[in-house]
Amino acid sequence: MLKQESAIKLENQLCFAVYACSREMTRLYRPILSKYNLTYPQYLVLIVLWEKGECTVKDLGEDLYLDSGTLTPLLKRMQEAGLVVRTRSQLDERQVIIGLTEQGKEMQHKLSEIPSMIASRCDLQESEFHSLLNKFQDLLKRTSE
Amino acid sequence: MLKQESAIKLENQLCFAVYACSREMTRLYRPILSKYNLTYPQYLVLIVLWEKGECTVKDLGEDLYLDSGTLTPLLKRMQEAGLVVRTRSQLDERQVIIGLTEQGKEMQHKLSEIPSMIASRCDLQESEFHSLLNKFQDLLKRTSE
DNA sequence: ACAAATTAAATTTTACACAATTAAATTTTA
DNA sequence: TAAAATTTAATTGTGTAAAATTTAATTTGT
Repeated sequence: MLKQESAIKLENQLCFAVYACSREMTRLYRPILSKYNLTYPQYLVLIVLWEKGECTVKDLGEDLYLDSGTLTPLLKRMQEAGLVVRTRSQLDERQVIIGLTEQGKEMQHKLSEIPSMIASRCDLQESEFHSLLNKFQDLLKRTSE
Repeated sequence: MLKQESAIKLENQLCFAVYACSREMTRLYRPILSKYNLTYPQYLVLIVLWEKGECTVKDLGEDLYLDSGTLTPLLKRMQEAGLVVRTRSQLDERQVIIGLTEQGKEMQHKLSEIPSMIASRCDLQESEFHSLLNKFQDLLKRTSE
């Protein structure tokens, strides 16, 4: 392991870099997403739903590492905006199924320009992309057990 | 640049990984910091102040990538907890100088065990640490111009 | 079958995070 | 040097985050 003092600096720098990176990333998305009245977490919900069709609040929470205290009000706002529908499951009435409206589905190709806009903004090549993604996914695995 | 479809997936995965990583990181700190009644951003404020002695709200904001809307209430809470003092500069009364109390200074060695606890929790070796840090700092530079 | 345990979502509370606005003080410039 | 521009914090409003509690429904063990 590292010596005590250099460990303190390095470790703080690493955790801070991740923290600041995350906020800079969402700051990058904000002006683009605000044209569609979306926030970054709401955009992530759409991405999951485009992939899965529909799922429960719990499923969404597991995919996005978010709990119901965050998701419930967020999903209600998305319902008010006409993007999703929230219906209680017939089979298990504790579950709330989140599905896309037509408008929510249409967003998929309206928003298809976004990834390339962000990628060019970061000036990342394919190889760097993969390398970064591996690093982050590895760290994510380590930190979330 | 990447083909449109694979770009969408990759890019979403990268941004999502950054976002989830950041929350998992602070989740790692939370149980440790809560023993000292600190949050992760408050801990970062202490780290900056231990290094700098004292500085303005603006300085803190530049170091931490946070604005006054976040820092003002956060610093007021830290003042109430007896960790910092907020005094308006005599030279330029627009500026508020943030300094450490004795209690705030004492926290430095009380909290010195934290970095190694986190490092071992992530199971990172020194070389990995440096590699990760480089990647993230590079990405941070790209995204924040 | 039915009480106990578990599960799922909602609610409540506290604390960031940030855009936009406001207010006050300092600098610049005509 | 006085008006205009800039700078610095504070305030306001909206939207996450997440722990803790509550409520309701399902599952399990006897």
